[in-house]
Amino acid sequence: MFGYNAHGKVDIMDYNKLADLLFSHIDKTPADYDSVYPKRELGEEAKVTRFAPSPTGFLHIGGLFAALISERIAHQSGGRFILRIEDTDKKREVENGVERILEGLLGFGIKIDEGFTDFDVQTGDYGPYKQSERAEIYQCFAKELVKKGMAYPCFCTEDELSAIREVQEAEKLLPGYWGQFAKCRDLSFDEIKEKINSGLPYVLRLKSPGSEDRKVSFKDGIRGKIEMPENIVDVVILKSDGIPTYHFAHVVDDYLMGTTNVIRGDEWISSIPIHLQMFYMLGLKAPKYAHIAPIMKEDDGGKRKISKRKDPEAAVTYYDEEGYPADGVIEYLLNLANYNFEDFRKANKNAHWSEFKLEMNKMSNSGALFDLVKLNDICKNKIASYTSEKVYELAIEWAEKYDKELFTLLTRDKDFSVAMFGFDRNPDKPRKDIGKWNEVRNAFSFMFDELFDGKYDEVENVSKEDAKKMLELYKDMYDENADNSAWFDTLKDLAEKVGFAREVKEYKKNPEAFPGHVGDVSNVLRVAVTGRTKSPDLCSIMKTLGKDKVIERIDRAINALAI
RNA sequence: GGCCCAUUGGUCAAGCGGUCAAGACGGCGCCCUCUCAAGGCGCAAUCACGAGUUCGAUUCUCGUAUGGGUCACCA
Repeated sequence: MFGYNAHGKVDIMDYNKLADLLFSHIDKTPADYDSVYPKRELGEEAKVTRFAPSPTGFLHIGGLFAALISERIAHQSGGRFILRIEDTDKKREVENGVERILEGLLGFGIKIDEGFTDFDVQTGDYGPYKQSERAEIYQCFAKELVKKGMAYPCFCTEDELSAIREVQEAEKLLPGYWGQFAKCRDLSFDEIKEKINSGLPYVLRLKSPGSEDRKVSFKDGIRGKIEMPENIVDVVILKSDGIPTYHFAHVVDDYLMGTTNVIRGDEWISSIPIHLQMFYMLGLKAPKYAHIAPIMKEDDGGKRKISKRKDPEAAVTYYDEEGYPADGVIEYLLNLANYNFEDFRKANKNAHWSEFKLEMNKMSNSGALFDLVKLNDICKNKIASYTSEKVYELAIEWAEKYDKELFTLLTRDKDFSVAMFGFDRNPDKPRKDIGKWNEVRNAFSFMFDELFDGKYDEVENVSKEDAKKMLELYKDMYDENADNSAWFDTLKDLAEKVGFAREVKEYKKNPEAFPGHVGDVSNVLRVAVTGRTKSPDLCSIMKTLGKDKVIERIDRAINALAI
């Protein structure tokens, strides 16, 4: 019985025998899996996408970006979004790796339909969704390749491999295991059997039918048509531990799981010829690809990919710790993905981001610098769009995790805190001073005696004596029930009493006639109550604080001024 | 180095042969205003370079430069 090698020539090697030698424990064929994992019944437009990270640490902002794009593409088309775990490299694997990825994704509101949908939960009919649990599936496909003479065991050692590399470097040849360098390609059955029997470790390599002077071309969903030389390297498909490399796992999994669109980082673009070749050799249809540009970071005036090691903001946990609202981060990312997201946001002030129609061909194909300033702006607007109650809920949720003291203060009196978050929160032009929850403490420190340090900003144009006089007078005029305009009228009266202008305009017309104006007077009161010259609407602050507290603060300020 | 990809203001970017080259963030200024934050109005700031093609190039072609990615039993 003879087999055929990749070149179609009759070979003395019996590939079936080799396949059985290598994979005696595998009795299934790829066809068997076709019935285990039948074709999905989804609409024609429905896209099946996946996010396939390896559990090597925290979720990267670039990973979140890729996951978001994939999730959008799936869900906007009525398709499915899968989370698959690529844990084929046990050396790099990290404890709780899967949990950390899930935490990140779920925390940002990414909805997963299939695969790891929640902690310790795998859902879906195409599992397992963890590659380490799929070993025999890959081996089955690998066996098939061996049967067809398209894959072979390679016993080369690391030293031999690096020797090859040295020669190739010296002669400026394409590096890799190919052509005349692929020593193990032509091993006879007996040689292989002998090596295996003597316990030599080996990997399984693809017998690449590629030719250097042929091109493959494919259409990338983001970049358009790309043409590259065919792969000629006999890449490793199964490592010596029987676990597949990324390339092979990708091909097998995405075929079996019915992935229609592979969306991943553009670092994969150069592996496309390998992947396409594998699909071809296995007789499978390749999915559509889209490669997204990495998120970059400014570095010494240059750009570089944002890095897990160097940049704290690379980790998705950073945004949680800082207290950026999750929706703000997602909207920033969406903004980076499609320039017209901001038009959508302008036109639909309160719509959820999932209502935005993301378009693949609007994605930029060069990496964008991550802009924390812009993120902050988006988050400010996001928070400004929330009701006081929602701000309260989100703020305490954050504080509970990262600022226990603030948490107890905020939850001590919910109505008080909600009222506080309501300062200037009128729907037409809400206050926009908080971009992330860790700014709450400072923004509202004057609302809590525990945070109020009793330091006073200086008020320009007003002497200590005048200030003291104003405060003393004000104590008698203060009506805690006055509405905003009555409250302000009182201040005008006070201004008049101490010889200050009732109106700012009046003062501006004739600055010599007055030592200052109502604005200065109100600032004296503001500093007495809050310690600062800058604050949200003072009237609201005073009302929320309550008369006793306000009087207490005024007395305290008078004492401070007396010193 | 080979192979891919990219290059419009400080940043994100629109643009698809003829535009005073959008918009957003940031910056600056003015207005509004009890202080801020907002809001309104305005200003400054961009087509990497060199050849072509064309009546006309930011747009098309080719080079150059610069930047990025990739060349593992890592993904």
